[in-house]
Amino acid sequence: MISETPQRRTKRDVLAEFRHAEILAAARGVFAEKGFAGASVDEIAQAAGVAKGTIYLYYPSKRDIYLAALREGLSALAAKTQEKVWGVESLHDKIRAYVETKLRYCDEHRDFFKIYFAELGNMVTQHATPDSGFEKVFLDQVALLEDAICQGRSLGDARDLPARYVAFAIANLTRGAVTQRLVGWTEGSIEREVELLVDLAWKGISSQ
Amino acid sequence: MISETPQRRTKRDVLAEFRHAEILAAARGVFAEKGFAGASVDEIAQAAGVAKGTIYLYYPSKRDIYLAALREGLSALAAKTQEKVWGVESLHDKIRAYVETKLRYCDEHRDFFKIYFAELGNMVTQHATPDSGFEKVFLDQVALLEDAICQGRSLGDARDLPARYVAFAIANLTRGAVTQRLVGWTEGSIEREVELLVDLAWKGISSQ
DNA sequence: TGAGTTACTGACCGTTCGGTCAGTTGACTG
DNA sequence: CAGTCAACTGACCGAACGGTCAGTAACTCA
Repeated sequence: MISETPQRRTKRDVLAEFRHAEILAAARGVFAEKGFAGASVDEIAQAAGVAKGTIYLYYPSKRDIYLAALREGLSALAAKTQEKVWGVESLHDKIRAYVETKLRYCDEHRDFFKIYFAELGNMVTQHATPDSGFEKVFLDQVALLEDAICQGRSLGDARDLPARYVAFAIANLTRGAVTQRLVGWTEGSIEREVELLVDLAWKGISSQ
Repeated sequence: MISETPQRRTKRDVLAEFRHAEILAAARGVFAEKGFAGASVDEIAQAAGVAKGTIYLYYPSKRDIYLAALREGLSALAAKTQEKVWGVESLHDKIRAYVETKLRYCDEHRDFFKIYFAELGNMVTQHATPDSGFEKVFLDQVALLEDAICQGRSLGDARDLPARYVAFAIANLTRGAVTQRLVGWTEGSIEREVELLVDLAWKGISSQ
């Protein structure tokens, strides 16, 4: 503890940050294409334009790269979703905001979503990469909807169904739609898809 | 072609069939717990109570065991679903049959479903175990619903939404519900869950 | 009983791959 | 220009694992 902690980021910090981002971007691409098991660190290094050793200067293990990629995208998505959902008033708009945010984000971050959904699928077998706080983020998203529904119900917008259950239903509907897009089973515009999904969900839950 | 082909199964056939089944059952358990990549052939052999070499007397590769387990469960599930859906008349009943069959089957064949859903998730990254005919089976299930909806619509039961799209929605709703059960996020009875799901879907699509 | 046959075994092989570290590069300093 | 040091490299290591096959056990039948 000799000198003051520097206020400005040093050149070193900038470089480190750059490398972290660079490696993460490369990793996302490789993981999205081959899955966690199928991807090799050599491949990621090559994609990032560095030697394998360099990778390990910035991340302690392959798994950590994976988790970092997952977490980064996940928190961005969660933040954006929350912002959009909280930014509107009615339950109907909140549901639309939820669905639309996911679908748009999926279009812009296909690689991340591929990793995300593959991991969601594997949660069933290996009990979700332990400790990643992964399930929590997912459940938080559902809770977001759940709150909106409770609120909407108290205003007489929604009929009396278990809120958590309905929230899951909407989340599942959305997840399915996004998956279909990733696999290429959907071709229509996002706008139309949002319209259809929200309409369906709304008919299902509104108090007529 | 000297002798007549024997009508009765030889002792040998019985043994082979027994071993196949035994290995497949063991493999299902291991794959369900660890996923394809995480499972080792040694482990499967141990679970089946045979040596590793024996495994290769009955299946040519690890991947083939996996596919066999997948296919077996898949065709049984598809057959059962079709039977139930075709066994009732109205669209409402057909939807209930679809949902109920999946949920019940999931309860009775958890290991299979874990593999199945993990694979569904990985379809997004590795383009579905090539050639497994995997996507086809899934899409056939959706087509089952699609047909029912078209039919129901012509009878005035359902409002005018793209049938394929609605079919996907119901499939997604169901898949989500099953996943939740597998992960342990649902505790209610199957009956109640079927009720809720069908009700929701029905409200969403019926022509009031 | 023993010769022949079939089912099974598990040590072994080759490869892949995550992770390491001794060595190289090149920027900066005095 | 010599010396220092942090960033980077890639050959290397060891473990894990899919798959093989020479050898053994067990069963059949004369």
